[in-house]
Amino acid sequence: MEKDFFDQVYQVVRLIPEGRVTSYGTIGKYLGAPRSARMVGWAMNGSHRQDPPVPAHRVVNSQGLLTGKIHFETPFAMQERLEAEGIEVKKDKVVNFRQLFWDPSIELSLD
DNA sequence: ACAATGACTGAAT
DNA sequence: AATTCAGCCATTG
Repeated sequence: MEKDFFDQVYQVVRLIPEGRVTSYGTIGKYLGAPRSARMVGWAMNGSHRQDPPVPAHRVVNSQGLLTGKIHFETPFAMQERLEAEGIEVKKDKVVNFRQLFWDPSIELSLD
């Protein structure tokens, strides 16, 4: 079972600063799989059992919707964690998503 | 091997 | 801005 791709996804997600969010497609694109956004989400399915904690709650879809909250311990745990980091969540979607958006291909390049 | 599924995305309506 | 449609791709039945 190769999980190289998974590990890369987990690492990128762990690089997301608090109070910031990113999308599955962005991560996939950063890893060279811009058309495999679904695979990224599928990879996140096993993120909860990783020894190093993976802030999956900082990963949302391109619309800023908390589509993956249902896979958390509880459907509302994701929103609570985001709010705990200062991120406003309204009706399952991140407020000011565009401002809070974190793009590794940009943020990591600026040093 | 075929069909269905999904933590998605972008375009069209 | 919200909803729908079609495309994508690895996993699973």
